[in-house]
Amino acid sequence: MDAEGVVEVRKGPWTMEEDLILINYIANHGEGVWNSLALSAGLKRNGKSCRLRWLNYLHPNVRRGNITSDEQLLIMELHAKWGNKWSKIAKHLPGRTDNEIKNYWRTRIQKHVKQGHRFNARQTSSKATSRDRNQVNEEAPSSYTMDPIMETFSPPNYTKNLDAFSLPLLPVDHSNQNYWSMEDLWSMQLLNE
DNA sequence: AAAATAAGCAACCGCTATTCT
DNA sequence: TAGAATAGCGGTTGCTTATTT
Repeated sequence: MDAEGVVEVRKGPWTMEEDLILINYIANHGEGVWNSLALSAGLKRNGKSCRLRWLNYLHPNVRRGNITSDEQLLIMELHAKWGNKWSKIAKHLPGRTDNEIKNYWRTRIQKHVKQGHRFNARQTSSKATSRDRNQVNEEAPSSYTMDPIMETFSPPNYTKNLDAFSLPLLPVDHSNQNYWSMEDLWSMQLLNE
């Protein structure tokens, strides 16, 4: 804290004001060295946090809204090919971030894959706590790669088996998840100029 | 209607790779 | 060339919201 002469560093969810500061600063100065950017912009955040916020949420190219069925298919194909190489996968989905794809995979796809796995194995239906959810990977050997999946879905059948997953496409509209839309922020930013 | 549980997601952490001095 | 600083990645956490009991 300040009392110790250490600059206070904010953590946790970003406020609208912080977002505007970051957008405004980058609009005027461009992206740069994130630590000094945070400092110059007057944000009490570390550079890492600013970079993440910018790349995952504020960047104008970030595509909001639900993953389409085409995107879902692509994610599954690429994950089958490369495993958890989220940033690599994200490069093939314009406007989608590695974080978004990772979350999507873990929350929407993985459970179906694992269920399929289980049904094949022994048809269990144990409930998992949220903590269990986070430890699912630990069941898998050292690192969770495409291999366990490939055991169940070999490449030629991989996409064909999409139907078997019965993944609900576009089930939830989370475009307003963060209280204000990016359109709002950008129009505010334009007004500020 | 309330409590418990599950799901979804933003953001953090720790580590490695790359770049700079 | 070595060490420091920065960028990037993947795993994980914790909060909020939705669903179920």
